[in-house]
Amino acid sequence: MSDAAIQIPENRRLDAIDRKILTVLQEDASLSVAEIGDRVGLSSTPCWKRIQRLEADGVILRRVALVDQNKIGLGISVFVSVESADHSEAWLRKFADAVSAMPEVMEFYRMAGDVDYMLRVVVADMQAYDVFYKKLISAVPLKNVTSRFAMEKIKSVTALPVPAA
Amino acid sequence: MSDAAIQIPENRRLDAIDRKILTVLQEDASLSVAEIGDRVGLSSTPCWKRIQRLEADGVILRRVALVDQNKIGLGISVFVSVESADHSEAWLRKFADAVSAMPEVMEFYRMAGDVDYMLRVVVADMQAYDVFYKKLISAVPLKNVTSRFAMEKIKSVTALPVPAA
DNA sequence: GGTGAAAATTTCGAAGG
DNA sequence: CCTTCGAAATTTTCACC
Repeated sequence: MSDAAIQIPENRRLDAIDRKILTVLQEDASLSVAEIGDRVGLSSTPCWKRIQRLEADGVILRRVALVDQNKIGLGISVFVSVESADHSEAWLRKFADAVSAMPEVMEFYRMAGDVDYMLRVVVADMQAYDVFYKKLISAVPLKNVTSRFAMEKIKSVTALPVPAA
Repeated sequence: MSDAAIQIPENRRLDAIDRKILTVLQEDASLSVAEIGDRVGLSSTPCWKRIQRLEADGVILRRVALVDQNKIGLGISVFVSVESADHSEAWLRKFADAVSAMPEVMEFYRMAGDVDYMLRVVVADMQAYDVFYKKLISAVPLKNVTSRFAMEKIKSVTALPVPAA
């Protein structure tokens, strides 16, 4: 069992080609391996192997389709700031589980500073937001909840800026 | 030229199968068309045609790979609230262009209420955040900028909850 | 709209430098 | 770690219901 302790390093060193592959795939994951290879200066087999490795190592988490929010009737984005009344471990777990299970919640972070949690929520309309809000405040006791509504989405990307080194 | 005015409706009506396809593809876009067809109760040709149509209509915007932020050394997420000093059209355009061009900015919304803009920013470390912050405040005049730092990412998804109808 | 099968591409892996 | 080559799988098109 001693070998079980040997772990893949949390941050595998990525070379310049891996970083290029990540940049390309974050923009367009529908390209063929050969096409990606061309763009990063590799033939298809080594390019394919690198992609497999990036997936196996969890650098690439998944491949997904991005959908236009407005075209499916989800017109409202809301940033919600939450201050908690209770800072116990049990409270946090209950809150985290309840909020994570809500499909309207796209992002959910525990914060430093004056605000304890930040959420980005997407809903169809104000009525749907009201339903969400009531669900949120009835899940666990909260001290303060502030909802800020987006008027215009100016930029929204999923592609992280891959650092040069 | 009269036909040029005929437009595809902004919100094409999506039936239950289209919605299922979107739900599946938002979770895993690496599935084969045949596999997606199985899950939504279609053989591969009609399933393929529907996917093509959803792409042509812009319901599906693109297919991308999602990358683990921490595995590429981007450890810090920051929510930035901005109040503007100037509400002219020219100021807005300059601000929108400058901020949109910054690769650290993942999301950027114009808001209703006390905060004028909300940004979600991703950087490697505090030094990188400082670089970003200076870039931001030097781009255009701002009245107030508040940075809130995330301690823990509890949930982050790209899959929108496709409404039942 | 849907079916089923053929044609065109792409993925994946073996053999080797 | 890369290259070439080929089998297997998948995507895409086509004729027909």
